Amino acid sequence: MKKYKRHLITSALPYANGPIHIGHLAGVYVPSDIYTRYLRMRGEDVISICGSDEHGVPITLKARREGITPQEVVDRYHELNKKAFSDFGIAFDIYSRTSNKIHYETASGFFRKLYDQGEFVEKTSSQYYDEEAGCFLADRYITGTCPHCGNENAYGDQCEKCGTSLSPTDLISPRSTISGSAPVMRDTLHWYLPLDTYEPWLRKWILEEHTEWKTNVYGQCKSWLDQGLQPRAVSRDLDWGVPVPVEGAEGKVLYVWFDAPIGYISATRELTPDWEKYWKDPETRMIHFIGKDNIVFHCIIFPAMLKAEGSYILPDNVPANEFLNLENDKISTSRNWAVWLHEYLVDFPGKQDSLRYALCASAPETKDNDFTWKEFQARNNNELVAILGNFVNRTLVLTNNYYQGVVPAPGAMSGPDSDTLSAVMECRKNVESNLEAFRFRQALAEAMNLARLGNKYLADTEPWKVIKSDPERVKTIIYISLQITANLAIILEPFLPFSMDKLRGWLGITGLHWDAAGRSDLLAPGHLVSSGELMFSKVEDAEIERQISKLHDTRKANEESEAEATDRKEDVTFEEFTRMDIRTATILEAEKVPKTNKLIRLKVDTGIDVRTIVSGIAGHFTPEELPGKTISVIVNLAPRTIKGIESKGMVLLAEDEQGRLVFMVPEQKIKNGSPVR
RNA sequence: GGCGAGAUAGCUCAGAUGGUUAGAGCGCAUGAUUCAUAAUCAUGAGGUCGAGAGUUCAAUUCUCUCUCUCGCUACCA
Repeated sequence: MKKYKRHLITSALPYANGPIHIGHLAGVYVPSDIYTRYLRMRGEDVISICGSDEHGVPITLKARREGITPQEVVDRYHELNKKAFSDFGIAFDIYSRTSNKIHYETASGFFRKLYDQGEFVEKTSSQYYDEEAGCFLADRYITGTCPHCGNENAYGDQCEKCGTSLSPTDLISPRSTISGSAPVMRDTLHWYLPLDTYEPWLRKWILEEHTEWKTNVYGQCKSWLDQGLQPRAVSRDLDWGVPVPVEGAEGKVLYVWFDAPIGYISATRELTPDWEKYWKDPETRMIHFIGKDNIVFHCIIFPAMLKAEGSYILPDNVPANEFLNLENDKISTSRNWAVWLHEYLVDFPGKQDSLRYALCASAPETKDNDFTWKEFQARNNNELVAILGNFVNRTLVLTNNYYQGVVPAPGAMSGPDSDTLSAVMECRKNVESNLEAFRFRQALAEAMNLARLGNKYLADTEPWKVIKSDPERVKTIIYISLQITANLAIILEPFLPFSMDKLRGWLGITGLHWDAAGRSDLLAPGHLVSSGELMFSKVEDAEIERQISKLHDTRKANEESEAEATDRKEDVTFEEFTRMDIRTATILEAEKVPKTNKLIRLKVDTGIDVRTIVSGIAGHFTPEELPGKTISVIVNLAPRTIKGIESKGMVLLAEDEQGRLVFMVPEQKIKNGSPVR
């Protein structure tokens, strides 16, 4: 691997419309923090950059909903998230924000440079405008039919079905998701980054020069490149964001995905006047830590922007993680299905490392992973408490009991002694190689093996027995155990900074260089160590049950709020109501519509006639149980062809918040065709 | 139905350019041990690597089909 002079670590800028949860931590910030701490311990020149991403349409919508300004929204979450990171010891050198003045300068300067170099394609286009909401529609607030695969619910920026990135105008029969209305076209001028012209270069850069990237990242990039890139608009019609620094561009701002990654640059400028050293010197190694949703922006778009600008370096690696689930369900900010960092610390004060450990140990490195409270408890109690905390404790207690806390001078080393010491060095090497390959789970497991090694050493040498027969020998045993403990303080520091800080306090040592790991003379004979308190405490069943029931409550609240959320529809007049012709009827036949999941074709006697109705009820009823049922039917609903079958009318069913369906049946037997009023 | 991911020990997962006895942690059983937050250490049990077919001297690993699971998505008038 090429040797670099310094490192620039970036971590995805969290979007400032919600708090940080364990998914963010496991996927991005814990790995980035571990990596950063490791590099620092190696004495590398490294800075770690992060901040709030504060622009974009969702924030304006949230502000509108709550009747406050976008700035008030982002202020709230910026402070909350900044504190959460610092409480968890995430070692950013700066946590900045994109509503800062320096970011406005940086982003508009960046844009202006590309503009002056003629890198953009300027295009007046008709864009979708929602007349009801009175605004141009951002890409993701338009849905429509994908031109590539025919998916009818493609978003304006991307079709989730075939993965193609799109422009809103590509969509067939678009709809506004804000008002539900069909948007109208209005002319508007925008600037486009012609990604297509960078395609050959990107192809070479990623597919040929970065085959070492994680397979999920590499594969994702390959599939985008294979589908062909399209020019991408870098501006938007919106009043919240960095104004486009071009004359006559009033009411236009930089697209949030153009301005957000520039936030990394702004934050660096804010941090140090030497910022250019980190961004423009080819001897700097830049690493982006992100989640899988961000791959296209960090591997394709941002690099294209940097390349277009011309003076910047490109990322050397983008170790993107997959997603973390919570108790078998997707984490969701809007559904409150998450463990929020600020709430965790209230419930588990001082247990930052327990969460960091559990999240790293089951980080979604290669595929989505599930976080459960039971597993969290097991990791804490069986691994941190029982293996690591226990080894440290027994070593310190033994030292205290036999030598009043003074490190004894070792005698001659026996075979098991030197075997153990060389295993320490082996362990360090394993941790290193895994960290450098961004395999944090494995790195942590290897690091924990050092504590296991210590436990085994004590069990094998049995100093509590030997002390009676050969007290001299015990000095060596305790000496070695103490050296292992000191090594733990180094090797586990990137993973468990709070606990290792405690440990260093007990051992009376200050921060050690990574290269000291593996040595067997970290604590000199005569040095005083304190017996220490316990490094970790158990998580009791009751605490776990409380968390689980908290989630249960959330789930229940979600269901209830969903039930309440259905607002009453607008008033209709009696005349309008009487236009609907609802009749009692009987199902004669029922069969599943082939090649569908939900549809059943019904033959129904309405008293007026016998007709065919297609109904989406196959998830709740089998065709066998339907014939003979008395039901209610709207008989004058305009016919509609569904899957090639003409459906005349609609069967009335009630649906509860879980989506359960119940037929509306007459209370007593009544003639088919009786009108319902 | 479409797209994507997956199916390996009781649980959570690793892994193999196809080749002798398929791994880890947890859990379980047995034994050892008491310095330690009933923690630790050793040993062991437990898997026809989702089903079927194909390629091959050889497949759990490659190909195809199927089944099931998860996510997204479609049909609901």
